[in-house]
Amino acid sequence: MRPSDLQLFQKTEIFARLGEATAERLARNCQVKDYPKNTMLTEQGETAEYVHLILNGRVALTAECLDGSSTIVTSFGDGEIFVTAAAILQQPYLVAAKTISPCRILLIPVTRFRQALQTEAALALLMVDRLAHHWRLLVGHLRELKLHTALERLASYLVTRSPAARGAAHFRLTEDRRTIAAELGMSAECLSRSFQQLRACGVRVSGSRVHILDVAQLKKLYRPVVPAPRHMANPADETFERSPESVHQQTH
Amino acid sequence: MRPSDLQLFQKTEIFARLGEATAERLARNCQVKDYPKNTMLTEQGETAEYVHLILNGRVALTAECLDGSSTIVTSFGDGEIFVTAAAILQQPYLVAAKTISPCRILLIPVTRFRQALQTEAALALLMVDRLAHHWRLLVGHLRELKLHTALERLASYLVTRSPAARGAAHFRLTEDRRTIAAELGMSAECLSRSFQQLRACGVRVSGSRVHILDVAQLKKLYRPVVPAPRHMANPADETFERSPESVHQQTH
DNA sequence: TAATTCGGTTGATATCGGTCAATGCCTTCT
DNA sequence: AGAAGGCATTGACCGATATCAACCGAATTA
Repeated sequence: MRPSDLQLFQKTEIFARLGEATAERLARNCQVKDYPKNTMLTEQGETAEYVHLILNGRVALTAECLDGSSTIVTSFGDGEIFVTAAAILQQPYLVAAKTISPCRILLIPVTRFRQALQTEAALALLMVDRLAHHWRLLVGHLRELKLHTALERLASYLVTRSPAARGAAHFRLTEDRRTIAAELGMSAECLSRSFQQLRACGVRVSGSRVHILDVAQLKKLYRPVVPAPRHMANPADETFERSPESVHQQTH
Repeated sequence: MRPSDLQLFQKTEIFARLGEATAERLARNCQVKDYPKNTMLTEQGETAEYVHLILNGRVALTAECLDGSSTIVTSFGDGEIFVTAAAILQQPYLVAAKTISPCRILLIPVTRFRQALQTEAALALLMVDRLAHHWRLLVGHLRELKLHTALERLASYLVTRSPAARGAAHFRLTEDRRTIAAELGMSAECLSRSFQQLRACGVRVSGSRVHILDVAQLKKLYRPVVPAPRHMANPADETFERSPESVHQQTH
């Protein structure tokens, strides 16, 4: 672990929420490895050996079929940990992990991770938070896939990547077409055609460069879900009363 | 909370893992409600008010679109808790929850749940476990949807519901066609046609009764993913060393 | 410079699955 | 029993997207 790695590590949410001492101990002596783009990090069906913390780069979780076809289930970027579910449950990976950019990754041995989960309340709470986020990520993907057309999914993708929320925006795509297509659940050809269709909505692409004339217009196309119209006040604020005998608890 | 409710509650995983005292305190004075089939429990965009524990029945999380179309993202059955992610993150629901059978549900106020999460390590660990499971559930759904045809998804659905893993099997479907179709991400018509196609594979359906001549044959059709061919031994069993100063940790 | 390769685009065609409408079947109500 | 409503099925049709093949342009190599 080089000084630059430590610096990256310290910027992560995991570090901030665990506190320096615990985070340091979790990462102590861990391997840090560089991987070129398109490297398989783990294979479907393998047992989890490490929890991966992305110091730098982007990793996709890919599902594969017996017939060779594969698709991207979701992807993670800087500062994120994966595939924690398999590590937590000690079950074989449901999906493979593949780098979709050059990556630098911190490898935390599963046994250590699982042990820390038991003893460090902060880590358990952090994982609850992360897993809740990851859950919502997948819920979002499922909704997109089931409810929106390829064109709409691309529009959504561009909007989320756009630096500006309204008006004009220009930015660069970080992934190649095939990867974007796989993430959005369509073929590369369909992606290309969708880009063409979006020209009518003021979207210009050339290579990795994207220029959007009006982000708000794109959003309209995308038909986003209803954004929290009504909010009910919390009626019963019954709290959880902690009692002394809760320390010795019988399990089952 | 009636005696029969307590009995149901005591059979749940949450009760077993929390221990009697903590579980009892979490559920104390909570409302328990009956809902008929097809009741909306929560709406998309609302702020979480209760964590729902299903004592009995089945609940689907449905995503809706501005144009009125909707689909089932996933569903939960007896003993499961939802929609914990929104409660944990204190963010509006991404999906709505609807009963797809008559349900009896225990309602735990969010504030109490969140408080217990902080103070009860067992609950945090339980949630980590549950969320990890739920994550894998969604990963499975995404894989199905992206990689398999409607016919294959139905085959998979039948196989998972079949009491026998090989040979002949007969059982009953617990949900109506429209619900099954929504869960599998297809129209009711497509589901009906898929059932017809499966006759060629030795599947007979009549109302809710299903008779499968050979479950193994259905599995072949479904082209399941590679089932953990290689298993690597855990090389580094570096453990997490707990040190005394880890108690006072600085958060950010 | 020519050849090659690779990623991306474009076109033609096929297929899967959705929609709409009609029908059938089962249940319930009168 | 007859009528009515709800759910499932079936058929006709269509649209979205995949697939296959050809082509293009930029970068790389001979």
